[in-house]
Amino acid sequence: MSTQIDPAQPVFRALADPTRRAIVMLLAEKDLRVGDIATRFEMTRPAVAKHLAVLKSADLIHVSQLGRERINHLNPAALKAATDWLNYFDRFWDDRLAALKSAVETDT
Amino acid sequence: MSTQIDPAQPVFRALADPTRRAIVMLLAEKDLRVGDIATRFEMTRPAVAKHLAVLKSADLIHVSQLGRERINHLNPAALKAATDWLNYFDRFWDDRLAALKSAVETDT
DNA sequence: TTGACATGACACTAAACGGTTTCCTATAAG
DNA sequence: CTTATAGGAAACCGTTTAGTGTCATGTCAA
Repeated sequence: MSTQIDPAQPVFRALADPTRRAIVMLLAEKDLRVGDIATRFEMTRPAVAKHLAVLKSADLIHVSQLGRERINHLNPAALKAATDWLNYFDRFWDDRLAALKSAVETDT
Repeated sequence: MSTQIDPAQPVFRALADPTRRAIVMLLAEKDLRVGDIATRFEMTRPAVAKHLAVLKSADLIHVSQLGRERINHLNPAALKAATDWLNYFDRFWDDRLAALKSAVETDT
């Protein structure tokens, strides 16, 4: 209970914020610097930098330094932890519908 | 900017908390009352009730009242909003199509 | 060298979050 | 009727979060 070793936790935590999901979308199309991202949002650069830090801690983005510039690029593989967790419920999709159906039938 | 119309937002927000994901797991196997869930966590019942409220607001669980009992059952279909969002990145997964694309664009 | 630019690093604030305690209502059971 | 059970609701609290402004630093260009 106390020690939580869920690989999906940092990813879900990072994706919980709409701004961070938008950043992920942006980086999917093009590698960007912090300043580039900041201009696309009504938000200061430090605010964006904090969001990037959260995404980095979830390994969702990697950074490569080029002189004074730091290029952020998406690491889509890190999304797998979240998709794996969600895929677990695929089997309940049909199963639960079947259970509901039989419950309704036995109820009558 | 002000109006947020992302169907995945409430779902991702609900799944960001490890306790709530654990509750979703529990409800996938069995319908449970608030008290039943509370006994499985080191947490008071009102705390669990709050988590359930968040899950409800994301339409992840439905409630049916039976006398004084309120049965919570999972609505796996609501997870689709999150999976849909994540599936968008499938095309970025193994190879860097984005890099190729941007290379082609800058070439022109 | 001087200046502009890109960014990191703080310190700070308001609001949200996760949790508790307490109390109230409604239903089931003895 | 009385009591135990199930749960809703509100008030409260410490911590985290998302944002701001400010400043220091390193690098590119003139």
